[in-house]
Amino acid sequence: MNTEIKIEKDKKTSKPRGRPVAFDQDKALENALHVFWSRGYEGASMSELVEALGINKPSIYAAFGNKEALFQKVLEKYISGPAGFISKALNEPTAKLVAEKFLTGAVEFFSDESHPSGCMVVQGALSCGQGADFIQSELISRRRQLEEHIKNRFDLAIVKGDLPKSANTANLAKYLTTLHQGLSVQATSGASKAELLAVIELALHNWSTVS
Amino acid sequence: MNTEIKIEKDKKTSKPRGRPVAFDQDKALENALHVFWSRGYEGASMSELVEALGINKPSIYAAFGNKEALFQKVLEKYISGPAGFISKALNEPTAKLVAEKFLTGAVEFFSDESHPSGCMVVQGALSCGQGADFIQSELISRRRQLEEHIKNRFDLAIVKGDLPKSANTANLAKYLTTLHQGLSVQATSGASKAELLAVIELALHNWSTVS
DNA sequence: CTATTTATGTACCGAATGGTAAATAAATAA
DNA sequence: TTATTTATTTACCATTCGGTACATAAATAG
Repeated sequence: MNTEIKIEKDKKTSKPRGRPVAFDQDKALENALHVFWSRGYEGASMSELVEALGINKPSIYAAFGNKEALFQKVLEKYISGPAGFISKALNEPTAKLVAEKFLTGAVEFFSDESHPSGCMVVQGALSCGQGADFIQSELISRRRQLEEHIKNRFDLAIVKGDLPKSANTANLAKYLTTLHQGLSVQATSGASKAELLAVIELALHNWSTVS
Repeated sequence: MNTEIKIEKDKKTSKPRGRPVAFDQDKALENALHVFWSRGYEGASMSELVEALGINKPSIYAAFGNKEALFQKVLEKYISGPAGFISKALNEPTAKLVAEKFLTGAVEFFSDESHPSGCMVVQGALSCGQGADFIQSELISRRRQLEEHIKNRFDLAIVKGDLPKSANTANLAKYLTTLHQGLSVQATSGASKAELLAVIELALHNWSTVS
């Protein structure tokens, strides 16, 4: 009833009431990220997550809700964290530099051995059982969002004059995300960084031809 | 003990001994293909398969072994059947035509609504739980095989003279399969045929630039 | 101190998973 | 006919799945 009032009250003043949480939530999310990233949503079992987080199951549920909610939180952490190179790429001054940075950044990222290979948004639930439909849609939507962001950036490039007015920005964006997704598959299939770099060199070679 | 001798005996002569199989094995595999293709290896449950095949579970196990063996048989059927357009593409007379046919064939195939979208070899087990490691490796190996086939075809093109000796055939092959895999992801994410065609038009536009 | 609140650990839940034992049905062989 | 062989059906198995009830531990409030 009056929980809202209580929450208002202890902004920073009073210490929380009951037994304190005994683990670092952010660290826990990072560990969960590693599991979901390498195994996908369905491939990651709760028991595996329990082991990786070092927390008992009821504490996970108390802190994050359920498996689906945990995945969503991990997903946001992934996008704003490890996958943050994408935003940086979009801030490059010209369309050509955006494309270059986006693809080279992806290659660097996908083949970085300090974390699971490939893109979590691609591998998370490409195909899945009935129970994961919602997560699948969510990931599809995230991929679309990225495509939209790139298209918007290219629309801006037309305004700024570093992309011809005749350029089809939607097609260019889809071209880049298609490569991005293909690179992710290649990376998780064992392709080396050098191989992936060669691929995007071919793909970028014709940027002037194409736009 | 002497089963081998028996098998030798009834090549075509005597009718099989016991109760006859009551279902069309090939039709069953085709139904199983549909399930695995749309749900992936782990996403497809045995109960779903039982329903789709219209056969009771023990009969499936008697006929095909287990879930893994069934998937393998389905996979071979997929590669030699629906995915047969790839072999045809490789038989085109020039490297450029091979590339064109390979990509346009993939787009046609991935967006054909008479069967599940995308490529089963890509979506089958991109990420998975511990139990599907073997299938995952199998699919990775199949993707590599395709890449190898394309490379070999391009090596031949160098000999035949329709590809310059300076061309890096391995890189070209990886470029094409990366696009192929990206197109598969896009198709299962709802991209239209027209959109995919626009993507490969961009990708092919620079073939002369690149090879 | 006691009362209250919140988090933890143990032990468990029903449902779904892949897989099978055992009885029965349908064919051929003799 | 009877014996043998193979396939089908029903009913079940152990394990794992995601998720939780419940008792207890650790903090603050009074």
